[in-house]
Amino acid sequence: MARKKNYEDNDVIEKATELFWRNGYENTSMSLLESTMGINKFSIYSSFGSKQGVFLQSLRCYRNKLSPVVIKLKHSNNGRAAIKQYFYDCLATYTDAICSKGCLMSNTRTELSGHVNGETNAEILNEIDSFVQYQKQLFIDKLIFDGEDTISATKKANYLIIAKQAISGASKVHSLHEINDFIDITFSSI
Amino acid sequence: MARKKNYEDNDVIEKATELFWRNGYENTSMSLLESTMGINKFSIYSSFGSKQGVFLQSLRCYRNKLSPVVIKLKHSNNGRAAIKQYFYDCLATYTDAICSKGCLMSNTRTELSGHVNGETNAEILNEIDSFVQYQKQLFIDKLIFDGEDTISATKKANYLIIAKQAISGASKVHSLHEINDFIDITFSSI
DNA sequence: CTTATTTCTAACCATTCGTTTAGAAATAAG
DNA sequence: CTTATTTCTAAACGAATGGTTAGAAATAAG
Repeated sequence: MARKKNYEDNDVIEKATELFWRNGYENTSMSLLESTMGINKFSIYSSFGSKQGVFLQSLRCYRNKLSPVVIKLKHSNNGRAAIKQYFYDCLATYTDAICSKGCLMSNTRTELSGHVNGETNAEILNEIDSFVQYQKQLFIDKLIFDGEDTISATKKANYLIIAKQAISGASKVHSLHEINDFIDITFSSI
Repeated sequence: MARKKNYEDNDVIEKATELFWRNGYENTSMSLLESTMGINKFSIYSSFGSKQGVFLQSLRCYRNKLSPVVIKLKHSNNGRAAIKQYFYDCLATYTDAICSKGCLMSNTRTELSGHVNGETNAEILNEIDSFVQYQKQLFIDKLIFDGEDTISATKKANYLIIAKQAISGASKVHSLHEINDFIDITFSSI
């Protein structure tokens, strides 16, 4: 018995995700969110509570975008080769027509870690950490699948987690040629 | 024929450097600079012109802090081993009593690249790029010293530049144990 | 001591930030 | 049509941002 919303939460979060991805968390203002999402502040706050609320939804939207690539890795029938392909698949998602935006989760982790207001952003960082941990376990499984023992698989997974984060950062600064050099040598050593 | 300043530029820049290093560029406000540098805004602006001016001086201060480690690499009598030692030396500078701050230049590059106001920060990014380029050439020289040919030395230098940036980022998020795994495997492949 | 010049303090500037709110517009239920 | 409820517009909130400025305090030169 009231007026109806004239927008879908999923639609506007999709646009917010793209914006956060391109600009980062702090550098995305509520006014910019207003114009990009196409709804005004009242609607944003009544639907998502706060800027952080919008961002948390955007993080989930980003995980959905990524999930086909993750599932492809999970269901693959080889180890190292599948992980290397996963690196290339992720790199492809980082880059759009205009420029490379890196990985939203890696970007956010480097942006927010080290900020003093740790309590405020704890929920965001937990969400990201859980994905990183999931990814690491996937790497371990695949390396064990390739015949590695648990100890060396874990050590190599630590290496790969950091290498993958490096690709996100490097994609925004270095040429594709340099990044391909990086991926090549990364997988020549494990 | 006038009053004398009661502070040394070098002294206050030293404090500003520490602050920028810990907090990042955007997250360091002029008020915070005031209290940390121990002089007020008027003095800051009359000595350094702008917030960006303070930061540029801080970048040079940071390069000075780093220079013994760089010189040690430059004058070393071996190749790969010296680069690996350089990685450990740099990692040591990233960490103080409280926490790991990463590399000020890497931090700044990831913070400012991707921001739309590219023109404003161009001077800062140029300063950083020049150091990265210098570092890359040093890596190439050391690899050639170790008997590598120019082409493969360049490819491996691309790899090392990205790996070193990764260490800066990882030092703020990952455990020392994970980072040691990363450095170990990084140098096992080149 | 007087004067010219510089550094200091402290208040102030416009702008932007994330967030809130009063009231108009819309709509389903009675 | 009336009424209760929700969504909308648009203005405003206090706090914080980078940057400026008027005038007092200090000091070297004459």
